[in-house]
Amino acid sequence: MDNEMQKNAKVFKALCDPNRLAILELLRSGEKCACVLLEQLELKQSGLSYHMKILCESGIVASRQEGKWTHYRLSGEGRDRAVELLKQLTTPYAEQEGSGCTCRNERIAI
Amino acid sequence: MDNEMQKNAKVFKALCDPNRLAILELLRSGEKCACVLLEQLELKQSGLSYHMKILCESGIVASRQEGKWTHYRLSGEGRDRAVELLKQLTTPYAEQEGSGCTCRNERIAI
DNA sequence: TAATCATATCAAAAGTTTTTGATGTGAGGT
DNA sequence: ACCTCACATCAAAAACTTTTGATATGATTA
Repeated sequence: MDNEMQKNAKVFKALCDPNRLAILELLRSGEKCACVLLEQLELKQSGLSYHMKILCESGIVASRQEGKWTHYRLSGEGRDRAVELLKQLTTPYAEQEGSGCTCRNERIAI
Repeated sequence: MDNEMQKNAKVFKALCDPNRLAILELLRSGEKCACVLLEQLELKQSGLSYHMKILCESGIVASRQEGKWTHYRLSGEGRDRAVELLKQLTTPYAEQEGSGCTCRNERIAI
């Protein structure tokens, strides 16, 4: 469970650095090659590589090789997982979907 | 805009520490006094205070004084803002709500 | 096959966050 | 008025993350 927290934290860690948010902002307008991102950001090549690894491991960004180049894009799946996780983490048990009051059902049964 | 990134990062910073995720998990079962949280967590009093400040400033947690005690609870508003922000940050421009293809409208006009 | 390019990895330095124990503050009880 | 309790703030230490420049890897071109 502590491990679970650690793993969950990883998804949000991807989102809590200003450079990584700037990278996401650039990717919102479509897939970009690392070299293009490098041009637009105040980062060294090795620094960009470091941040891209974190973003890809979080699942929020996906990558694709094309010869020498690596192209990065936002992952819809990754986003959906992150949104679900965020909701789960911040929604009281009582309010969760499918956990509504069951008293009516209980009365009807038997 | 760089400032905006910094501010956005703050909401997610709240979510990227395992202790803070553990606090949220405890709050999911309802409002809790600081002293109760302290009992359940491996944290010193000053450490808990430090984390609660970060959670409250992110808007995800709300607090309420009752005499000497401070009660903390999840904020539905805070959650909704965080979810919207997360979606915005990770959704390509083309896919955003209200930004669908307008070619039909353009043809109809004039 | 060697030269070059794009990106990844590494290790050390710089920067940031978290933990810790000590001390401050403000409410409530005696 | 004083004491105690709950919590906040502080400053230093410990832990962690990010940046940096150097070097490694693997694909492409000459």
